[in-house]
Amino acid sequence: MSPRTEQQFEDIRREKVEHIKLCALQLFAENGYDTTPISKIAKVAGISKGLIYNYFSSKEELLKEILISGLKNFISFLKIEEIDRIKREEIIAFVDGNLNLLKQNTDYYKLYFSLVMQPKTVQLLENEMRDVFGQIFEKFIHYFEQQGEDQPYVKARYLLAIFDGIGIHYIIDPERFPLDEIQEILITKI
Amino acid sequence: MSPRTEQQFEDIRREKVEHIKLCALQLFAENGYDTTPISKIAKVAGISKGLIYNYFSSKEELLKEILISGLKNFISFLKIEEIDRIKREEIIAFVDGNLNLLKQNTDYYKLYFSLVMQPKTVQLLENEMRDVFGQIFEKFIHYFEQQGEDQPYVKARYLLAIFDGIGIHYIIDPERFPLDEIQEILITKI
Amino acid sequence: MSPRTEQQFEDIRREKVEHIKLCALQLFAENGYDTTPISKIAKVAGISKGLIYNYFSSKEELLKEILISGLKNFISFLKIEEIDRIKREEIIAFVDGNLNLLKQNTDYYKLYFSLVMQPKTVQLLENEMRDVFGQIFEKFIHYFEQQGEDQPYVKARYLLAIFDGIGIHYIIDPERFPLDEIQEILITKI
Amino acid sequence: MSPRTEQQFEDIRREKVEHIKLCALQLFAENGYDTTPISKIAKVAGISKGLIYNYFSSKEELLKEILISGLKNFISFLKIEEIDRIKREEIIAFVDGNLNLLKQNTDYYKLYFSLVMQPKTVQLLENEMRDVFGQIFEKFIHYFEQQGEDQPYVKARYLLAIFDGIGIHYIIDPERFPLDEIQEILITKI
DNA sequence: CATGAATGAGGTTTCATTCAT
DNA sequence: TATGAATGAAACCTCATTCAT
Repeated sequence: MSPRTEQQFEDIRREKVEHIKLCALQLFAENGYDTTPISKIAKVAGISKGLIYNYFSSKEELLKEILISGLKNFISFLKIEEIDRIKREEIIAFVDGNLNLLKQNTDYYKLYFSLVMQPKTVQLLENEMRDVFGQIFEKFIHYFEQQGEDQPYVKARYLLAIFDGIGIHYIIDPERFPLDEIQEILITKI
Repeated sequence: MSPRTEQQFEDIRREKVEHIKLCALQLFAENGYDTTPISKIAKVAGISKGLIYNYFSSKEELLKEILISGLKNFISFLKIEEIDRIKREEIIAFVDGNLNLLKQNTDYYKLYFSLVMQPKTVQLLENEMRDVFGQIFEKFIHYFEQQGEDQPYVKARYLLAIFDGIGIHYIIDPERFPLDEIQEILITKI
Repeated sequence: MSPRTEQQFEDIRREKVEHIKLCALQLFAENGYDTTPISKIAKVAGISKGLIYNYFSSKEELLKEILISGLKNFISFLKIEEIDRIKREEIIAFVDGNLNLLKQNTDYYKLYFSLVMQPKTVQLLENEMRDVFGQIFEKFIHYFEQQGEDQPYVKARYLLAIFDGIGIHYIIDPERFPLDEIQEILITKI
Repeated sequence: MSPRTEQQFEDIRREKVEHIKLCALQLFAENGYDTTPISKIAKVAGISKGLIYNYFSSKEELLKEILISGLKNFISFLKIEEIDRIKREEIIAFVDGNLNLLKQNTDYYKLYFSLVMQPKTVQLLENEMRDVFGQIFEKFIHYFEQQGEDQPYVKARYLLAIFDGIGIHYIIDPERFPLDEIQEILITKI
């Protein structure tokens, strides 16, 4: 048996990291971060408690990595960087994307919303969140300016608030919340 | 120096209960329920840990009472029971009331939003919440029906979602969130 | 049963603190700081693990308090503050005191010697130790200056080193180490 | 490109063993045995954790080998076996050697002193230490007997204690401790 | 009614050691 | 020979809750 190559080790690491993050995300979303012990994550992931600490220096670090991954996914999925001419179609695509993401990544949003109110989380992600939401926010403002709205700042804030309102309500009651219909209304209004 | 009457005792008791609840609410809102120890509540309230257990059978019970008080306050402040003719003015009054409450009771909303995603909380308040929001929801539906909207259910859902979106964003950044301007927009739309 | 008075609480605290410190000192001295678990201290002290954390914020804090108590005891027993004229009798009294203390407080010295080499300990007690040993050291220098020695600094360093050498050897083998005879030799030389 | 001879393998092995021991010694001396994880030794040595266990059956075994090597070095450097006529020059050479060794092997002494108080260490090295120090001790006694001292046993004990006192103080503060001057004083006294 | 000492279950984290590759 | 993933025991520490006073 020849020793494993560096590549093999890296593969193992990456897979395990993803697996742990996924299990943890589900549990955090379902039961809350503080009320989910590491031991439970380990059990669900089918590994030992100790191994988690091979990959994440602490429970908080694990949380942070999950949240940051979610943000990155958000950015790449919505192609936020690429929206530069801020046309109507792009905004609509963004709205669509946002709500589609909500359907696909319910767990992430659940975690996100349950933590976003706590100062600890905000500190944890301060820079990352400022970056992402700052960008989106500016694009919305520009869009409303272009549209000739009189209070572009207010409108942008309002629209972002509506997104989160929809997000929360969908997450609380995904079965019955009429996401598709509301999506249409929202797009119509824009 | 006559011994206190039963009424006086009752008053003292009620005052103390309210005091504890208020302190606990602030701490829960600021640091989260799970990360706020009873000992800290006791310290802030200026009493001993043990005494809290004279008034509340457990930490969870304390949380529950806080949440229910908040709901009751919500109900009475918005006079939900009395809205029966569901006229436009009443809906507007409701919207105004709701956002005013948000400004006054920021702590409560902070706690509420940080917990509302967790199944434990939902269980805790299942009945109470169904009552309150069920009522509001029905009234909204009726209102939109009256207005001749084609999807009153969807619209009602949407409006409630918007409320919570505004709530969350105001709570996260109360200094800069343009609550008053958005309030106007919202009323205009209705 | 009337509630306990503040005085009673304070008495309990002081007693428990002393009891825990004593038990911990013995165990630390016997088995080393790092290899003595809190659980063992609790067992020996006849209390629960948790209670130790009522009185000491961490294991390291407990260690620190033990070491500082030892230093304070050292200071008061040897009346270091009062030695100001630095006469021969006083130095002799100091030597005697020092070695007597060694006999009585073997555990403390054991702990002290086993930790004094580790940077962590030095950091923990930096200020306290500088104070105490700085004073002693200066008095020794003055004494040797008075005696007309040509290298008072070197002599003072040497004497302190000898103390510690004797200390260590006595501690390692208290049964057979001829402390009394060496004490006499030391005094004769001074 | 001929395959390595057994001798070459042996050399490689010995070199690696020495390398690991050296790294471990430095870390143990700096941070303490118990607070130095194997993983850190591996990292500093530039090898994997697992490989350490190819050369040493356990962490304790590694410690033991380090300590025994130190003792052997001590013996061979001071040529303890060869001191048989116990003349004054030999004792002086021993004193000189001892203090020179201290300057060169500070790390070893640091480790040695930090562990020598703990029963575990004493057990680990019981036989070896008895041999070495027993021999030295006897020679000192003989020397003092030869010199006509009235308490040769006490004097020998005293001298050994002084060595260790000097050692400790030098280790704690190698920059300022006047080792050379004290060396002279010591030799003068003998 | 009021206190805080006391408990004990359970949480996070560390790390010596093993082992598949 | 060499790697580091993986384990599991055991460490430190927290805190809701109880209870004697």
